[in-house]
Amino acid sequence: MSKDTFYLTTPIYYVNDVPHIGHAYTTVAADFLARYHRLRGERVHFLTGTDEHGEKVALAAAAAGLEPQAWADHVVPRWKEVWERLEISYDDFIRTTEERHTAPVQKLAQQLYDQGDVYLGEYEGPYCVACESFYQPSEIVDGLCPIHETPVVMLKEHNYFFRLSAYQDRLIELYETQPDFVAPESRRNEVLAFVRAGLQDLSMSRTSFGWGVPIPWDPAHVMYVWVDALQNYITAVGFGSDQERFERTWPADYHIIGKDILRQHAVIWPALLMAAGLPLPRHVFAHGYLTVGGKKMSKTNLTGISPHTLLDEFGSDGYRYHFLRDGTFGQDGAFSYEAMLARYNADLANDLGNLVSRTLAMVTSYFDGVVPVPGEATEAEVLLGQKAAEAAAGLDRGVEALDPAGALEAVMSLARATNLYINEAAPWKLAKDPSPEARQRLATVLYSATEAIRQLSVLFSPAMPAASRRIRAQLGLPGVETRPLPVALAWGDLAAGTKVERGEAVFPRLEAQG
RNA sequence: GGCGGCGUAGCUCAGUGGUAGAGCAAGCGGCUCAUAAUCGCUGUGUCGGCGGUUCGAAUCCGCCCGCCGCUACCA
Repeated sequence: MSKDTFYLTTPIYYVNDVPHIGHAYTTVAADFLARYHRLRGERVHFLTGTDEHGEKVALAAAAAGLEPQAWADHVVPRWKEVWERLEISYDDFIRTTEERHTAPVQKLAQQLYDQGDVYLGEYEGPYCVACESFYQPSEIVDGLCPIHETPVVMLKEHNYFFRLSAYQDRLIELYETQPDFVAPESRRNEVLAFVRAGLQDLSMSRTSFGWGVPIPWDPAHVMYVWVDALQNYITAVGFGSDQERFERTWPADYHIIGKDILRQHAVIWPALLMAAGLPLPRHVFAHGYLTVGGKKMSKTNLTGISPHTLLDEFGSDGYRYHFLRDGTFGQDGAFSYEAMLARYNADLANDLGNLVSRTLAMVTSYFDGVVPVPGEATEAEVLLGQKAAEAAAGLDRGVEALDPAGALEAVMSLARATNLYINEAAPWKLAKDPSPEARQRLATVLYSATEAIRQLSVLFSPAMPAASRRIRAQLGLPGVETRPLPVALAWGDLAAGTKVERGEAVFPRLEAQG
């Protein structure tokens, strides 16, 4: 069996925290890509999940008076709940405490140990007793812990090390021969500079706490959480358990990540795979941070905004549209409520929602709610059809370039073109003209406008699945287009005689709530 | 300190050698089917500063100013 599946992943999220809009940003973007590829008729596997090992989870659990596993069980539903509200269409949700993950992880570790890629070494560094953790020498200020401002001690710990340094040349070769392995380009440059500066071996086990995957040949050690976590991308698709499934899915086409975890994905992960003798992912794409007031969003800055708050006001579509449409995916982008509200009203309520509303109002009052049989197309209809084709091409290009904003701008331009088409054809004037010619023309205009809306419902379905369903319901169409993209967009596919049902506004205008 | 990036209309940004662009916001006009909506028109910019290369630079080079990222295990 060879690879036949488009496979993309989000990071697995660390369960010491509940989701904020930064996590949701990554996940929404990945979902947009997954839905687009499904719409193209591709077999898609979209993976997300949770990372549940490590010291911080143990600490968070202890603070809550729970065992780590119980804590994780308690937090995971908080994540799934947000993904459900956001219409995240993941095909699988992996938790790193699952047997299907830990068993293959141990097996691979044993393989690396047996073949000499792992050795027992000694780690020495500044250690804060109060924190119970090691620091980097650069983090220590005047010999004091940066958090407790108390003296640190030099402590030694025996750890197992992964021979990361041995893969330095092969990693550099990877970045050079496959320039888009890491994207955007600025991130690739960072990674390349980092690796060229020289790699140290990676300490991959801990003995100071016990919440992790045990090292199989020395159970006093647990695995460093990143070495465990990264492997979710292969264990979730059958590595070590279902070889046929693994081969048809792996390697991943895209790992979508935030820029904070670039090194793990662009350096450690490919090195581990090289050691394991497995194929490498095709692309690692690191997007930027959302910033609030010019600062990285975080709980400590009190800038961590709950997705629920925004979902209550904007719904899944308003939420998804804003984060996909505003900003450049690879760069940091400023989040602001005002910008989100402005975008919602300008694009979704005014341009798109009102287009549906005005068109169906006319079909309802002029043709009793039945899509009329169109007459001969004029130049205006030909032009509108061209605009639809351009929107589809723009969507393709935007996805290909990992530029959701460009993709959605292209699609929205069809809504604007349709509004313009209606204004120029002025069906409300035609309706007042009793001649058969005018009636025929009116039918053509309203058919064409309705067909354009049908196309918009398809083109917007990856970004705004719920809105797409609402629009299609009003058009009297099935909620989901099941035919693949080129076919579904044949101009004139909408059947005359279809009964439309003008309903509630698809996107009601919103007033600022502060 | 080293390496890298950014600084373009009020706002968010696109634009890598050839007369400065989009969307939003603002002003004016049209239309009335529609969610005070839609459509058209309008302006605006020393393209961070200084110097250089070039017939010609926002776009290439140098210096300066400002902001940011990376400089290893913090999942």
